[in-house]
Amino acid sequence: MNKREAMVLLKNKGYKHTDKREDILELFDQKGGYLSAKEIQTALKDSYPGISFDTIYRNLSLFQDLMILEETELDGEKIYQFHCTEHHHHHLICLSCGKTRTIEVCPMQDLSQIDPEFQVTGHKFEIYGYCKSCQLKMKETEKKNHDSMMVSPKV
Amino acid sequence: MNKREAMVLLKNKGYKHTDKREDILELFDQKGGYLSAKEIQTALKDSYPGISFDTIYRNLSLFQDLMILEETELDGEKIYQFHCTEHHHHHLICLSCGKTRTIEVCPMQDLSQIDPEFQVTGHKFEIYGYCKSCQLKMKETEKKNHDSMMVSPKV
DNA sequence: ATACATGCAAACAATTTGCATATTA
DNA sequence: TAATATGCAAATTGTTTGCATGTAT
Repeated sequence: MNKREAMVLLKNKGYKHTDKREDILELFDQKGGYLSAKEIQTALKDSYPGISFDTIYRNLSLFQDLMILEETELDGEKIYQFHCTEHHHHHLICLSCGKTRTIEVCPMQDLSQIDPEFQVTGHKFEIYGYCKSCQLKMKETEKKNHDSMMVSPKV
Repeated sequence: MNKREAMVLLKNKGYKHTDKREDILELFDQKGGYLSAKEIQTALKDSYPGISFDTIYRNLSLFQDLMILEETELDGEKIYQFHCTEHHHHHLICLSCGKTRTIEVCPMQDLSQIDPEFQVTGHKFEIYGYCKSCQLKMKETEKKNHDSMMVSPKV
């Protein structure tokens, strides 16, 4: 799923076109990973200084109902990304920037007989860590802090 | 980890013995699975009618810091069970009763080279569904509803 | 014109915190 | 008695909802 497809879907289902809706979807297009309501509000507050969380939450919830977005939870916060209709898969999730990378391995394939009595209805497999670019950024920051300490040591 | 070990640990660390603390741990001993703050409050409200959520949350949080309990999240609710020090593993989680069953398979073993650039810091693998006994209970309930409908049909 | 979208304010639920009091070692 | 535990009440955070208004079709 992506912004363009989502816009078409919304139109077909009779939902109205609004700039905010489009811009929220645009964010997901640009991001290619998970976003929280808060991140969306932050990202949009230049274009829409008064944008309210209700609108964001309502749209996220609508998008989820329409299978435009899929939801997961991180640290008690709901986060969303474009729903992937094509096939079942899992994700690497960067804890710093929220970007995700799809992995095609699903552990469930190997587990058919783990416990025949247990009726499986769902599963979650997520890998957390830091993507290459965030690792580099963190190294940069570390270095900067170190350098500035050298120049003007803290009291 | 179990109640007895936990009590010793608390004592050694200088925390005081209280009946509530002991009873909370006792609950986990009996349950052998996940409990939420709400479930704990419900279970203890006979013995301690006025027990406050603060106490429960504070103790859960303490127990987690001391590695007595481990935490995960289900439907936006934090749930806890005894921490397993022995070895790394994952769980089947019954969505009805919260009981868990350990499974020894860890998908990470097979994933060492998924993305060498991604710095892995953690992962979550959980399987959700219904345990045998909850399946039976649900069937019972269904049957009961059906039977009672036969006797006195709803308007 | 009509249905849908939004903002506002208020409600909600889960969780956390400051402070005074009570309890354990 | 000295340190820790608890209850109370209030704050915080993330999220949801009712209602009046605004806007896209």
